[in-house]
Amino acid sequence: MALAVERVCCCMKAYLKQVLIGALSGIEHVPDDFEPELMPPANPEHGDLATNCALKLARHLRRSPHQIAEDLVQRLASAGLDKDRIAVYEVAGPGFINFRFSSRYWYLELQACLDEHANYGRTQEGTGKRALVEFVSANPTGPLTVGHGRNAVLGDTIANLLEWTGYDVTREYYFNDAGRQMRVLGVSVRGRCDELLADASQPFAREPKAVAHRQRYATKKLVSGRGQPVAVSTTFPDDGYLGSYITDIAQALVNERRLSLLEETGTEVFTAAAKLVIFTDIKATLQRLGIRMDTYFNEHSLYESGAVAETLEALRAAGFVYEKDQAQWLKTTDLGKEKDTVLVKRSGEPTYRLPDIAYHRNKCVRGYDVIIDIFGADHIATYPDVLRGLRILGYDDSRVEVIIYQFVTLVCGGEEVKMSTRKANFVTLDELIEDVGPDVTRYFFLMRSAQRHLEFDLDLAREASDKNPVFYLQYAHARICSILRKAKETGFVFDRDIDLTQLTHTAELALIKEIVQFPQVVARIALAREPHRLTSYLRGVAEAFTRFYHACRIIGEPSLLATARMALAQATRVVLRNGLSILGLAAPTHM
RNA sequence: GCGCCCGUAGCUCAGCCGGACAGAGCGUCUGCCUCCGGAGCAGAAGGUCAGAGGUUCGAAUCCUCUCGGGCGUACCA
Repeated sequence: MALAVERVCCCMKAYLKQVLIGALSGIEHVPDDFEPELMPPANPEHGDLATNCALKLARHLRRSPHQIAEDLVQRLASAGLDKDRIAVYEVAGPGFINFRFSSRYWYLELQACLDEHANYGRTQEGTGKRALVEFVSANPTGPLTVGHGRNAVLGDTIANLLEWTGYDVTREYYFNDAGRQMRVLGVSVRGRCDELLADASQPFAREPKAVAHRQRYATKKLVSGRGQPVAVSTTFPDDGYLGSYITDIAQALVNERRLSLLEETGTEVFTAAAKLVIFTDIKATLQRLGIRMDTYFNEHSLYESGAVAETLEALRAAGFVYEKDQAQWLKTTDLGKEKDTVLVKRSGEPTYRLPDIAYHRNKCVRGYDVIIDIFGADHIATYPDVLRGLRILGYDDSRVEVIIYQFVTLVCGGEEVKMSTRKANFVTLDELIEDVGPDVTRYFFLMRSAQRHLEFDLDLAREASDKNPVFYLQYAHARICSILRKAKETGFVFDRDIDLTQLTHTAELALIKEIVQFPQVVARIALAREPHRLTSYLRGVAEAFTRFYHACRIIGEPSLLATARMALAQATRVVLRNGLSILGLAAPTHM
């Protein structure tokens, strides 16, 4: 059935294209590679599809566009167009040829929507292909921030879109739980533990060890992200994490381990405790947004498997690695970069670029047809190195697509809130979800193009009212459900057979035309990886439905008409529900 | 300095592969509740598409330059 729908959807363009090619073949001086373009006119009064052939050919044929268009129309007329598909065609404006579909075509499309319901909008583009979407990928050094939220929602929705176009999709989270940041995290926890252990109000405060610790204990002042001075233990790192979650982790550790913590000479205990707590927290936050990862990929495994070393050697074998100042450099200047890039530091420790290349090599080896990375704008300069690395290693880097999204500005009461994990001046994603709910959170992150800065207006998001666009969509869905309930309650009897040709009202036709776009819209948006367009489209569907709702009653109309209208409402519900599900939003039956 | 992203209505933003008179939401103004959910509907006002050149039959869209904002430009991640 999916194939049948696909055929109906695309056949109109294909059909007209083929007819046009036929007509053009009889005209002299048409370039061999000329392809007729067909597009929906901006103004619906102009018809359903239009071609600009005549305008494009004017130069080649040295005739006016209007003349060419008239000629073409003549040829179409003598060739004879399928009346079941095309009702009207004519020359208009500067030389466009406009086509209007027959109503039969629209009813067929509508019927396809009803037949397919939960699968309506699925297409075959990616069938048999595998896609990997890597997103979030935040290291477990703190709770997810609002910035991570945009990444998470974008990645998950793009994954949904790929699934709707047939791909087998893997959602992957890449993380690093070793390295400097994690050490700093561990030492931060340790510093907070020292502070808590020195607290005279702790239950063990009178024990000799505690007293001795208290006597040794000293504080220093650091400055928080809000510019406030904070007193911390002298053992707390100067660039440590000041967030209150660190103290929470420390408190839990102190409750469990008490004074035995003082015997800990290393930081492993602290780091491990922090990692466990933070990762559990991150997963819970993603869960609240309906996001479930298929795989978590630990950077460390690339060291254990030897992949990092192998990658370095492979790059070296390709002649792109050299040593300078006791460091290993990648000759990126040979591939269009102004500087070479350090792969292994003088200390012998790789920079993050080497494992990144090894990781992407791993992705290529795993055999995905499409590899998508979702990165914040701060990574803009780093991914080209990864692509260069892959190219050197002989992999097809065109399979890798990097989606860069711009940062989120959180606006609250007209005031901008800057975010930084390190400085404890952030609004966590969890707090945001708590505040406005998961649906609003997802929708707001998705409503703007990824390449633009996103101003997240908390005041607007908090309003569960008409101002808030997410409710408009959900409301339309709930209302359709309500009509059906009402019909049942009042015992309204629908006909057994649905006669869609009953639908002739302007508002009905406008709604039909809107909803049957859905499969193409999803396919196009998936291909462009631009989920924000789906929010605009669904808004249009909800608007068209609301107009229909106000112009055309269902219950109480003659049975044949009421049945057809109810079917139209159901078709609208199908598109809203499927669209909302791609966006990861609930489709409530009541509100 | 160099690289990438952005500049469209008072505000926040859509605008497909270059097409016909530049769209939506919010805000403002005017109407509309005997009626399947008013979280709504109908309508109005509001534009030098940052600016200047160029390509084209045709430019918000493509190219060049200028101005303005953001992010990068590490032997940090």
